[in-house]
Amino acid sequence: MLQDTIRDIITKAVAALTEHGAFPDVEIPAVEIMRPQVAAHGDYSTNVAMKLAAALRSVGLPGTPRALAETIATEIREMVAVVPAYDLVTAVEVAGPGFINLRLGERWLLRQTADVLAAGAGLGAVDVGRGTRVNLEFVSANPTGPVTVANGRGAFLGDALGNLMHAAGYDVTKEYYFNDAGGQIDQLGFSMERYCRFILGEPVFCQIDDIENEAAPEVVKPSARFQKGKGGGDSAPAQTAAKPRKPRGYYDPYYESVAERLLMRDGGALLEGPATEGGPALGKAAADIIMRDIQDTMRRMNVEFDVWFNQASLAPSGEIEAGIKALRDGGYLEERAGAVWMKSSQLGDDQDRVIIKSSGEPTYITSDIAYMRNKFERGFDQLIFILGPDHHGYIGRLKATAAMLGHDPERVHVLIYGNVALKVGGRTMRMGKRLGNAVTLDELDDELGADVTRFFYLMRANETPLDFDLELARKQTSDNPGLSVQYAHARASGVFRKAEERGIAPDQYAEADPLALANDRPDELAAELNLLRELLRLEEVVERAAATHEPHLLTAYGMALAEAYHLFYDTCPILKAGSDVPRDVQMARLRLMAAARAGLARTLHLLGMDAPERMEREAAEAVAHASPAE
RNA sequence: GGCCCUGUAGCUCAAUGGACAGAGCACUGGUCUUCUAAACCAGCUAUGCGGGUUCGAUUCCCGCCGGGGCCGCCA
Repeated sequence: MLQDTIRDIITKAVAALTEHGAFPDVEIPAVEIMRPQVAAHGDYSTNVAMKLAAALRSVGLPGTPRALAETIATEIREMVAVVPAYDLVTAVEVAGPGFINLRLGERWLLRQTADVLAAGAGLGAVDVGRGTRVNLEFVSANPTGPVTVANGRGAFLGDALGNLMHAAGYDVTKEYYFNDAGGQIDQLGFSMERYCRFILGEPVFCQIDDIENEAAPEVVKPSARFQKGKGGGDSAPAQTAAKPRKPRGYYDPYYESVAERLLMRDGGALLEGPATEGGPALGKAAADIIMRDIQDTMRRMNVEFDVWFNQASLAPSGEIEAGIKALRDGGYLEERAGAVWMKSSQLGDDQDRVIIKSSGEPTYITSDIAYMRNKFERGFDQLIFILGPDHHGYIGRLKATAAMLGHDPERVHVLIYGNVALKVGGRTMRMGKRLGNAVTLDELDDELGADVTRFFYLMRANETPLDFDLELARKQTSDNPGLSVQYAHARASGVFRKAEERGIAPDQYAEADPLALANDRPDELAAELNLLRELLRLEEVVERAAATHEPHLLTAYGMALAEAYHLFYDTCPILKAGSDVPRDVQMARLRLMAAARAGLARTLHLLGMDAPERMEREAAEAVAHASPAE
C-alpha cells in the first residue's frame, strides 16, 4: 500500500537518525501518517517531530518540534533521492507547528495509470484481513412480515460491508437468520386463520371487535375488505400518547395476500386439521411464504446472502440442548423461582436472563445460544451482527454468550445502526410494524429503484439517524449524488464509444505514454493529477471502511472520485470537436480515462450498485418539466 | 432511575487527536452550434453551554441543557 511505503520512509529516516545519535536516548514515538485536508500541505503528513519533542520535554531535554522536523526532513530528502523504491516522494517540507509534509511526484503519479489499469477488478484490494473468517449477519427480520424501510437499513449496510471486507482480504459469509419459531409464528397463524376463514366466506367479522378490544384502533388497520360492514370510515389517527397494547396476530392487507396464497397452495387443508387451534401449522406455512417474499425483496435490492439460516432447524438437530449443556458445564446456569437463568451479568451483560421458563419452555435465548455456538463450530474467527437501534441491549448479552461458550468476546462485533424515519410533507413520521404505518423496502424500490435507495442509505454514518425524505428523493432523482457517480461512469463509457466510432481501437492507447501529459496546461495537469490521487486513495478507503465497519466512507469516496472525474472530463478534452489535442496527449488521456472508468466501476460494485454504460436523460427532463420554475 | 446513540452551514449529513471544519441540497451569479450541462466555475452561512487532558479538541474525559432509543419467564 502507498500509505505503508510512506510510513516506511519516515520510520526508516527516524531510525537512521536515532542510530547515528541524532536524538538523545528517549523512546521514539510511533509514526502516524495523516492525509492533510488542505492540498497545500501535500499528500501525506506526519506529526512525529511534535511527538518526539514532547517525549524529550517530558525527560527535561531540549528540542523544538520545528528543529526536529527539519532534521528528519533532511534525512528523508536524502533517502528519497538515493533509494529507487522511494522515488514516489519529490518534496518534503516542514510546516506549521512541526508537521513534515510529503508530496507525491507528478511524473510518478502519471505513471500510476498503468498500475490502476493492471489492478482491474481487484483495484483497491488490500490484505489486512489475511483470510480471517468472518460471519456477517444482517437484516434477520422476522418472517412475520415484509422487510421495512427501517430494518432494510441493515440490508445495505451488511451487503456493502461484506463487499468491503472481502476486498480487504477477509473471508466473509453473509448470513440471514430467520426467527421462524416461537410464539410470534403462532400469532401469525392465529391471524392467518382469521384471514383464511374470511376469504372462504366464513363469518368472522365479529372478531374484528376482538381485535379492537386488544389494541388501540390506530394500531390495527385491517384492509378495507376486512373492515367492510364496520362503517367506521377513515378517522384521523388519534394523537394518543398511551402505548398501545400489542394486538394478537398481524393485520394489514399484506397478510390478506399471504392468506390468499396459503389457500391456493394448501387448499385450506390446514384449516381442518386438529392442530390448527392457535394456528402453529398455519403460522409455519405462512412464514415459509413470507420468507420467500423477503428473499425476493433482497434479490430486488441486489442484497446477496450466502446462508439463510432457520431458527427452526436448531431444535431438531439437538443444538439447543447442546448449547444449554455447554452453559451448564461452564457453571453459568442457575435455577431461580422454577426457571433456569444464565448468569450473564458476571460477563458484562446488564442482567441475568431466563433461558428456560418455569413452564419448562425454552426462551428464544436458547436458540440464540445454539445459533452462536453453531457459528463458532463452523470455524468463524469473527462474528459481526448488524442490528437495529432498539437492540443495543444485545451487545452485552451476545458478548457474554460468546464468553460462556468459551470464546473471546472480542470476536463478537455488534454494529447498531441509527433510526430510520420517513419524511412526508415536511413532517418526519416514526414508523413501525406495530404502529401500522410501516413502509416496505419494496415500496421504496418501486419509487426510487434499488441503486438510488442504496446510495441514500449508505450516505450516512451507521449510527446517524436517517431521515428518508421520500418526496425529495423522488423529485430530485437527477440531483442524487449516487446517480452522479453512475453518470460519471456512463460519461466515460460514452467517450470510449465515440473513440471506437472514430476508429480508435483500445490497443492504440493501451500502451500510451502517460508522461505525455506532463506538459499539459497547469489547470489540465492539475485535474489529471487530482484524478490519479483519488484513484490511488481507494485502497486506503477500503482498508479503513472495512476496519471500522463504516461503508459510508465509500459513498463519500465515490462522490469525491466522481467529482474529480467530472472536473477532468470538463477540463481535458480528448475527442471534443474543436479541441486541438496532440495525438500523444489524446492517447494518454484515453488511457487515464480508462483507469478512471475502472475506478468508478469498482467503487460502484463495492457499494453494490450497477455501473451503467449509458444513462438516459429523459428522467431528468421529465422532472424539469414536472416542476417548472415559478 | 440505569444504560446506549446523538447535538456541526437555512436543510440533510462528513471530518483516523492536527494546520484554514468539508460535501450534497437550497439560494445568487456565470459556463452548452463542442467527448452526455444528470456536468463545471464563483459566492453565502456552522462545531448546544461550561470545565478538564494536550504543543493542538468537532473528536477524548466530567458536568449541564436539548433530541432519539432500550431496560419482559415476548421473539
